[in-house]
Amino acid sequence: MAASLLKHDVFQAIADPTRRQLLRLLGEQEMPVTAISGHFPMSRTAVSKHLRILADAGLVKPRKVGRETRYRLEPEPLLELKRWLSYYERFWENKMSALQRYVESDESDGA
Amino acid sequence: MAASLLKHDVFQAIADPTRRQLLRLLGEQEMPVTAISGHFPMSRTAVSKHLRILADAGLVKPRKVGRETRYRLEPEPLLELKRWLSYYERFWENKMSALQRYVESDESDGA
DNA sequence: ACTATATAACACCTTTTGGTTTCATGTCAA
DNA sequence: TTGACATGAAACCAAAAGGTGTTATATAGT
Repeated sequence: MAASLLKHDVFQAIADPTRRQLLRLLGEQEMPVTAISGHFPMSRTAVSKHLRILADAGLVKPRKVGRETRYRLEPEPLLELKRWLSYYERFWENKMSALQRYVESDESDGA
Repeated sequence: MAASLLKHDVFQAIADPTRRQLLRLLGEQEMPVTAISGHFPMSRTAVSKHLRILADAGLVKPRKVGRETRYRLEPEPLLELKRWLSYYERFWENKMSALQRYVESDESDGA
């Protein structure tokens, strides 16, 4: 189902603060472009282009309702980000365990 | 890229695939620039500029050892990414939310 | 059918990004 | 000191990103 022919990947899509705000907004509620652009200090066309990039990354999905096109959040691509991030969990887990080992060895040394 | 007065944030830093590879590499092992650039199909200077961006975001840290500058991964800033991502956990944890949004928007249609 | 609205598509401009080559500086080793 | 090596800095360039306004098209309401 998930097409891998995406022009923009999720990493690049969320790099822009405006697009992160868009995701936050569309997570709250499905909205058409005109209503969305009311929340941003830029033209509707600019917002539309950001939406296009998010759509290319699979992060939002349009739905036509009459003459409107409502956009909604599609959170699934964020799982790729989550998976990427999970690789680095061990680094701050290791730091934690290193501190724990230090404290524990200090205690066991005294004994 | 010439003048980067603003510090790069972690979102922008990880947007580039080369920089993600750099993080992966430096997670394995602390390395100097010349050794790093052997892993990439670009000039040493280009790698150095990517390292600069990662350093601005706090994701890598240089350590001078003689005439070398060894870079190592600094995973802490990734916690900001993890925190940002955690907001969206509810969307894939609560699969009903998509249906709820659909029903709510359908009602506002007056259909 | 006509008019107003929503939005996509197009053309264009400016800034940023990712890359290059060249040069300067600093460090190790004869 | 001389020379080789490691790195950063500067100048430059092509391409992409981010913005603008202006159409074009389809739909809603009258």
